[in-house]
Amino acid sequence: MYLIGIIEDDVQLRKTMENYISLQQDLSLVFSCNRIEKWISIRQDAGIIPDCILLDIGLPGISGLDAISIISSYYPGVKILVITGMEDPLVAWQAMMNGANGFLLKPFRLAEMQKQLEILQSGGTVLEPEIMTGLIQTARNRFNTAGGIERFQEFALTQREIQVAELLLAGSSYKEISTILNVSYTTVNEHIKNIYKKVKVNSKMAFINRVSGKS
Amino acid sequence: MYLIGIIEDDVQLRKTMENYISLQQDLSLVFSCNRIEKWISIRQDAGIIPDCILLDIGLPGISGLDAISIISSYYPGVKILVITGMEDPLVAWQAMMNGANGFLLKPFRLAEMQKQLEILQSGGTVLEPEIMTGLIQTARNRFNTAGGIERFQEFALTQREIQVAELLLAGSSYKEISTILNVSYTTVNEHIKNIYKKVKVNSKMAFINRVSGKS
DNA sequence: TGTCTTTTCCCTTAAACTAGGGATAGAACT
DNA sequence: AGTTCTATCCCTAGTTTAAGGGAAAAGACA
Repeated sequence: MYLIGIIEDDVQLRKTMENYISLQQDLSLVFSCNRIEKWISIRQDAGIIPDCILLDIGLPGISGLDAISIISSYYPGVKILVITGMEDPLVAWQAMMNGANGFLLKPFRLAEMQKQLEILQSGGTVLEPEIMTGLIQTARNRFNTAGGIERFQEFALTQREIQVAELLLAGSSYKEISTILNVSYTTVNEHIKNIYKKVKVNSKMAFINRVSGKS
Repeated sequence: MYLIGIIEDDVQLRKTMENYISLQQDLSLVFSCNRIEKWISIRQDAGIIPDCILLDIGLPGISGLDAISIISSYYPGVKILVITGMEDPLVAWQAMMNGANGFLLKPFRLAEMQKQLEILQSGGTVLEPEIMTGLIQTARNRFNTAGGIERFQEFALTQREIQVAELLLAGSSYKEISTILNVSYTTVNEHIKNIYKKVKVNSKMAFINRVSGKS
């Protein structure tokens, strides 16, 4: 019997998956909620740990990528099958590095879901060819450059933005950066706003995790 | 028409593959030899560049992994389908990073080979579940900052403090950590105060740099 | 019993960060 | 001449972090 948990905010999709799983002989639904935070509180009471979690990373609250980190650091044995609408290679890479074990690209057929679950159950990993290609490409880029100035190239930052980003990552505060670059605090703030927009994050931690690929 | 090249030292296997490819309507064999060095000299005369090379990395002479580098740096567009008897995750990782696009584990069926060729032709990448799992694991090891629990050992953090430190480094805010650990915000604040005292830092950035800069 | 450690909780203040709005000026390209 | 990009600046509001104070329960240990 394979124990499944669902974290998905789309009610329709969640119900559909719940239904499907409850109809399968070898699958058992142990929880189903719309937010990672919900599961975190549930788990403390019930103490039920699934074998696999179907996790939508487009959901509100804690970022999906962080959710993966949290789940996999707490329960290293739990397989995480990520449900996502976008096919961003960078997101896929981050997700896999954070501990994801597979992807379901929305919209997907329930048969696909079952197939992925079977593969995970047997300990394997299978990804869609397109995701796989992007993943390998990202890995090659990271592996071969690994922390030069080109590390921001993929985000098309301007020269000034790269300077700011480097200082920020080095641990400088906005105020320190403004002193170093001899500009005002608000200018630094402005550059960082633009950097975050380009890199698609909304906090320093998310930025760090995005550019350095950690857990 | 998909142009194929073969570099394989096992005569029997090579003949088998040659035969199979010549029977396929949409495949065309442009060369077949037993060593990478042979192809290097052939290519200078003939100038024929295949779309895909079937490369045995267990062959003598130039190491198989180097052969991949050589081929992919000379002809970046050429797909490399690696034929190998062993299933070493590290070798698989090196091969992929050097530019390989897929694997055929010996012994394999010709139908598998054709399937791989089709996938490569369409630009995708598909790996065996076992190889895939090993590859992802290797990638995580390489890219995750020395991430064990023992990474905080030198600072003599308590169990709870380690939990908090990990979540903090994973990008969680104090509030999120409090939700996850099911304690109050002030408790998280308290733990972090103590962590910073032990680690002798006074900001999150300094903490990140301290624990990821070493070990 | 008294002390120490760990874990939990509260209040408060200051600093730092995030993000929205709007603005000006030079360079470059159409 | 108009648009777009880059870089600079300001104001404001809300959130998050950092660090000081104090307190209390549970367990280990001498």
